[in-house]
Amino acid sequence: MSVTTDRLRGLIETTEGELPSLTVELVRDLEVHEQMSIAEVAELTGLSAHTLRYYERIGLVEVPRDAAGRRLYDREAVGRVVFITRLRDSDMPIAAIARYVELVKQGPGTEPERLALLEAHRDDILNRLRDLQGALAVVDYKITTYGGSCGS
Amino acid sequence: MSVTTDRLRGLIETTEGELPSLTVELVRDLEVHEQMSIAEVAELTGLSAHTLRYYERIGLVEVPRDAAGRRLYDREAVGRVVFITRLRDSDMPIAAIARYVELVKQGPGTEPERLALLEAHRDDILNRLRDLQGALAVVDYKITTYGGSCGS
DNA sequence: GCTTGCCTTCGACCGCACTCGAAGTCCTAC
DNA sequence: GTAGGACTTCGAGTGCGGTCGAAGGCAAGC
Repeated sequence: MSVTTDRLRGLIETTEGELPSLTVELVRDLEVHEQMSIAEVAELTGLSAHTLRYYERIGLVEVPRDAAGRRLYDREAVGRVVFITRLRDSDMPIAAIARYVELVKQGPGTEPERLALLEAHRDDILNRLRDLQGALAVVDYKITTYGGSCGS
Repeated sequence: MSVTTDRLRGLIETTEGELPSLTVELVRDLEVHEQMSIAEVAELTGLSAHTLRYYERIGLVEVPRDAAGRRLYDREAVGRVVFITRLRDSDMPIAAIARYVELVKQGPGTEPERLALLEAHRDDILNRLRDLQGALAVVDYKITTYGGSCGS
């Protein structure tokens, strides 16, 4: 589905059976340099440079600049982008991600709300999984019994 | 997630272990009368009347009318709508659904393409499932180890 | 010193899937 | 016969998440 996920999936699968995969680990495994250009981060994440600028514009990441004003993603910024990508891949709305990031910015004391946000999202994912499994059953049935009207 | 799925989920779960659930069975189990008004179909599927008209407008369903020109959904139309809803719940794009419906309209001979369409969509669903499971692992990890920055 | 090419900002635009509003029609109940 | 409510068509508007283009800056290589 998403390019990012395709790129990261292998890494996840290699750690299966161990702890659930961790963005930080993924970032460590992928080649993250201390300073990355927007093109490199785009290449790394599968997002377009446009999208990366967009994420910054709406406040999801803060990205340091070089002397000439060009973006130089540091390890933290890259980690953030990868994390956001993960959440987007699971259809978390940008607004919710923005809220989460906002809470992180506000610092300690906001953990309960952050946790609540993640738990709500976790429920969304579980529902989505069930939806998809249901739909998969229908499509599979259609495929295996293929005769093919479309109201049946 | 979707209202329709919420309503139908129970029915699916009751048939677990048997054959994969079938739209036609769902339709039989839900109370489908021979003639239903748009309001009744909306109530049944969880779609809005607006959305039902929209689906018809773009050619996804043909709906009979009564003498006064009002929509009177018959069993076939209702089945079609439920099937479409299932596909939409799994994020199949309207355009692909429209293509499928088009093939059904064209009648016999189009089965191979229909099948290919369904199989492609099946692959999409499987990828989506993997994406979601990956994202779930990340979110779960975040929740269980909760300390909370967002690049980690 | 000039071309090449990636970078910058900014605002406008796009595609998807609805969603809504206006204006009018038709049946039912009073 | 008239008020109410659910229906009709049509076209326009909305929200989301990007996506793009224009106009210009800066550094490296020729």
